[in-house]
Amino acid sequence: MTSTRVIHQGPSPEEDYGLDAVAQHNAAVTSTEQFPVYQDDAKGLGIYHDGFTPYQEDASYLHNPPTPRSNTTSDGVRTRSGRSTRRTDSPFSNGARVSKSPAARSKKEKKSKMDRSKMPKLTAPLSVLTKDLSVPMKDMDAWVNRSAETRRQEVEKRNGYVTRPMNSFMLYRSAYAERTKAWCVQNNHQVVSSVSGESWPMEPQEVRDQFNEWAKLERANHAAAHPEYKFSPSKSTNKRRKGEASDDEDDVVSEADGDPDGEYRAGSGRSVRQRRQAPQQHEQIPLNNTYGFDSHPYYGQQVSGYEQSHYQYANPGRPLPSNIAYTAEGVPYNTQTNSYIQQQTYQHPQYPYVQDVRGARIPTPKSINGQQQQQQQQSVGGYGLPGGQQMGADELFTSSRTGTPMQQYNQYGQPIYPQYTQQSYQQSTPYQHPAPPPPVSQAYAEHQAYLQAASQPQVAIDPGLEAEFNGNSGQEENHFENAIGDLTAADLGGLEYYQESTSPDGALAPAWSPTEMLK
DNA sequence: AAGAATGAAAA
DNA sequence: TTTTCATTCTT
Repeated sequence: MTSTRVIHQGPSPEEDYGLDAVAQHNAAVTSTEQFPVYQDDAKGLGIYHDGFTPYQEDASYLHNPPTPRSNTTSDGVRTRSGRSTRRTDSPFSNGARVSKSPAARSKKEKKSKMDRSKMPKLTAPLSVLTKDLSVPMKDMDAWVNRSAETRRQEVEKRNGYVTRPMNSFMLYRSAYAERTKAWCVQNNHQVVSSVSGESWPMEPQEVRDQFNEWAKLERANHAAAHPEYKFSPSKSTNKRRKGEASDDEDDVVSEADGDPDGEYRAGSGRSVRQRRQAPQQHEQIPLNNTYGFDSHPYYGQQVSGYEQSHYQYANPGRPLPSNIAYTAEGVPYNTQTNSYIQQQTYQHPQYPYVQDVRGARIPTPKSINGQQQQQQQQSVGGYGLPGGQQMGADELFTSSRTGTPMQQYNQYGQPIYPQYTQQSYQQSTPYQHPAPPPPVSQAYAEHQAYLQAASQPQVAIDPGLEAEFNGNSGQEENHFENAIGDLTAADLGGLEYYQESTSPDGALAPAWSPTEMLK
C-alpha cells in the first residue's frame, strides 16, 4: 500500500477532458507531461495524493483526443462546460453526495463560447495557487453572517427584490474572485468563473465542506431575514435581472402566452414572486457559526490583519502546524505558550464587508515581489505524509458509499486527521534542505507561455502591470513560483514548515487595508 | 446584454 | 429531468 498509483481506471480519457481547449493549448505550448504535477508520490518522496492533485487524467488527456459525445461513466463527472471533474468524495465528507445526477448531458451540449486559451490550466486549487498573494480574501464569515437588518437593506437597495442566497460555489467564487483575478492576469470575470469552476472540484473536501457550511449559514440567515421568501423561478425564459423588482410593463409572458399557471407570476416576470415582507423588527442575531472548524483562527490570533493562510483554508479543523491548536471545544490555544488565544466568539463586526475588496485590482507587483520573494517556502498543509498510507482509521470510513471504498481511501482519503496531529508538524525535522529543486524552468516556461498567449489577442491588463509583464518580474512569475514552492515544500517529505503567524510581513501590502478597500 | 461557472430549488 | 437564478463585470 505504499504507492497509490492510479487506481483510476474508470472513465476513459476521452470523456474526461472532452473539449478542453486548454489542454490543446497547453499541449501546443509545451509538453505538459513534464510539468511537475505533484501527485502520487511521483518523486518518491513520500508525497501522496493530497486532494488537490489534478488527477491522473491530467497527464493522460493529452494523448487522447476528446470525444465530446461520450458521456460520463462509472466515476467520471463532468461539468456543464464539458470539463471533467474529479470525484471529490473524501471518506470524511459528511457531504453524503451520493450520486450525482447520472444523466447529465442530454440534449443541448452547451458549447462554451469562451476562448479558453486564455485560461490557465490549474494544477492546484485556488486555495493553493493563490495562497501567497497578498490580495485579501473575502471574509466569508462576516459575509454570511450579515445581520438581517443588513440583508433587508440590501433588498431595499434592490428595489424590494429578494435575491437568492448564494450557494457554496458562488460563495467560493466570490471569496476568491480577487485573488483569482490577480493570479490570472485576466480581469474578466468570466475567466474568474471558469477558473473557479475548474478549481472548485480540486479543492480538498475540507475546503468545500467549509463553503458548504457557509452556504448553509447563508441560507439560514437569509431565511431568517426574509421569512416569507420562496424561490419561484419564472417559467418563461425571461431574462429580467438585477435591480428591478416590480413595475415593468414591457414584461412578456404571463397568462397571455397561454401560460398555465398564470397567477404564478402575474404581471411581471418576477414582481409577484416575492411579496414584500413586513419589516419585522425583531432583529435576530445571525446564527453564529458554531460549526466545528469554520471559525477562522486568525480572528483569534491576528496575523497581518487579513492575510489568511491557505492552510487554514485547506485544512480547517486541523491544528495549525505552527503553534495553534484547538481544544475539543474548538477553542484555539497557543501550543508554545500553552495559553489560550483569546476566545473567538466573533460577533460579527458591525459591517459585513470586512474584506470585500471591490474596486481593487492587482496590487503593485513590486510590493508583492519584495515581500514574497523572501518568504521561505511555507509549505502548504494537506500534502500526504511520508509513509502516511497506513490509515488505520478504517472505522472512520463507515460512511459506506457505493463504490470501491478502499481505493478511494487511498487516493482521496488522504486527510487522515490522526496523522495530521502533532507528530507531523511540530516535531518533525525543523528544516532539512530541500531536495533538488523541481523543474521550475519548465513550469515557469509553461506559465510564461500561458501568459503570453493570454496577452496575445488583446492586452486587457492593467497598464501598470504590463511593464512587469514584459519585464518578467511581475507577479505572474511570482505566483507561479509559489505554486512550485508548494511542491518544493512538499518535497521536504511532508515537513510542514509553516510560519503562518510569524510571517515577516507585518506590513504586508500596506495599500490593502480593508478600510481603504471599502472606499 | 451576453456569458462563465455550480448548486439549490422549483416546475 | 430541466430550468431558473444566485454573482460579477468585462467584452
